[in-house]
Amino acid sequence: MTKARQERFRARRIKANARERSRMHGLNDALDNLRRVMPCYSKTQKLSKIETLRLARNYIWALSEVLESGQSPESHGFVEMLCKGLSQPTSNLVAGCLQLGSTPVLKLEDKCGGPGMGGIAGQAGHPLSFPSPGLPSPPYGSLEASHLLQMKGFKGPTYDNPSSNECSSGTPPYDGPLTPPLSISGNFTLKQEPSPHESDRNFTSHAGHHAHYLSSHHYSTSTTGSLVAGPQAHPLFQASRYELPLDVAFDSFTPPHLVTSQMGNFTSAQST
DNA sequence: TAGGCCATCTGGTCCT
DNA sequence: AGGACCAGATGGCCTA
Repeated sequence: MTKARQERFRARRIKANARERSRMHGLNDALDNLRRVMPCYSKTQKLSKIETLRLARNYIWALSEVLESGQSPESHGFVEMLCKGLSQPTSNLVAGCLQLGSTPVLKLEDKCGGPGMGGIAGQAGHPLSFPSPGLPSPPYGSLEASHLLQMKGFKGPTYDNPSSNECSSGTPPYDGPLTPPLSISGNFTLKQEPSPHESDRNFTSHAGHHAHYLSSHHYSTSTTGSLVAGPQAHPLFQASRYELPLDVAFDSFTPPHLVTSQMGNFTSAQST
């Protein structure tokens, strides 16, 4: 290999590395956006990637159950679905968040870890909390009121999910319904504003970069079009249309939540 | 100190 | 040829 060829190869490798970094940043940005719409988003306690994906899966599953079977989002079945397969710290986070702003009506049985494992029911006065001496004290995070509390008016029959008898601390094979009944196709544009601290992207090896990660990225969105229920959508969503607000600041972004006054009649609600 | 999590680099593969 | 995607390797940071 001649020296010139070596240099070409090196230059190509450097370019490829830069592209790969950029690609991973995009992936991480998408994960951050996902974190923000999770029911326990916290700037101080960031969910790991794997836990974010697990919680997202559970969240979709739980919400689909709310729509399908009328399960109350305040029921313990809902919380159990949310924490299924999550680690104990993440389960604590979810439980702590759900506790905020809502009447502690839940009396969970010891399904997501019993005494000694951080069971929900184990902590007096905190029906949703997992006692865990190893965890930092609350507040674990904040529950965006729009995430779940919008559904407070929707009281379906209490639902006991027969398949949610466990909430293991490991990574069990997922045996719940995998596909939520909702399929929405949309037309969006997302604009990412360059951070004034763009150099913060190079936070590798910077102590505490996790804490600065979210605050150093600023987003804004401009949405066009509307959400339209796709052909594979749940029957309840067929022929539904959700108009999206324009220029929603991503820092205060919450998804267009579906609010129901009665089954089959959905409108969108945007909260900031 | 071990383990978890992460960002980055790297080479391989596939596609245009 | 070059870009996108992927997975393995590596090293840093943090926490129990």
